[in-house]
Amino acid sequence: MHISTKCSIAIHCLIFINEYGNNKRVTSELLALSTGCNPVTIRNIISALKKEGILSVKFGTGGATLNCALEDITLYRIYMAVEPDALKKFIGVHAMPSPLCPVGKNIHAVLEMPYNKVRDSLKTSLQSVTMKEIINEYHNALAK
Amino acid sequence: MHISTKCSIAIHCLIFINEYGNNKRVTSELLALSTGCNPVTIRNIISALKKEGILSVKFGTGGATLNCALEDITLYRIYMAVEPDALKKFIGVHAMPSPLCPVGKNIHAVLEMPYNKVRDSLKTSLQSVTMKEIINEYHNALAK
DNA sequence: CATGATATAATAAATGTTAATACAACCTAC
DNA sequence: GTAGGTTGTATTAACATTTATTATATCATG
Repeated sequence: MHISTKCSIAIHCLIFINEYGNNKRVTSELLALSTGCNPVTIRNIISALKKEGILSVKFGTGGATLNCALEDITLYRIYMAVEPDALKKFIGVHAMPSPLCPVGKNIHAVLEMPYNKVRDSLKTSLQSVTMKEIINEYHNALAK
Repeated sequence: MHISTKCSIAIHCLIFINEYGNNKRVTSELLALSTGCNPVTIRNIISALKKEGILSVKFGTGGATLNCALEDITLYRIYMAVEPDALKKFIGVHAMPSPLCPVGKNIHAVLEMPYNKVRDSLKTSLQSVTMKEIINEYHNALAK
């Protein structure tokens, strides 16, 4: 896996839990099979979602259940839970510009406004997508 | 450098060329000193900006000059020139979900709509920031 | 034609990410 | 209360990505 796919794996897990969590006991093993990645990776992602309050996990026996209404689970919450510094990484600043150069001395201050603008807009857009829509999309896909 | 900083290095170079390109011959060596990274890295970034039509470079003698009005150079153009698949990488999809699982079979189709929404919004926001604003910020920073 | 610059390729070094393995802590059912 | 299955982590290895380094060919100018 060469690109960061934690977010889509998290969504995959959330769909699975929401749709089949009542009948089946959804374990990390099962999710690993379904997503095609390692059980430990799954457990790390699920653990991050748990810390965010999105779901609960039964310790010994296994199985996860959602903790929120679907419309309260936004892409932003999922993303931040799973990759906390993705926004910084997305549009980062070079660390070592020369302090002797007028551009190098000021580049950090200069980039702050435009970069914050981009980050805020991205945040708003991630907040506008909820698991409710995604579950709807899933039902549409199943109906085809 | 542990995070992707090509975009801010590119902006650094563009500011430098715009402000001091008339007096000095801006070479990759000079930009390497100012940004604090390797001349070859600079040349790769400058080369990408050139392909996008943002600037021109004199081959033998060296020195770069802008090719566009400042308001026509958007963050989006810079970003796409320098990291063409950043949008895909930003919010990627896991490659190997199980085709035997109803979620795994449909996850790609399900994520298409919400992910496109996020990418489109990001694109719009990157397009709304131009080098003109950034140069203004730079002048403000100098005046302080 | 000598100098200094770009353009580009190839390799090496550093960094980050995922997988694999192992093990302790824990719950439930028998 | 014990066995079986699961979570929560830590650690190590495998792999991919990014940046730096080195080298070479090409070009413009004095």
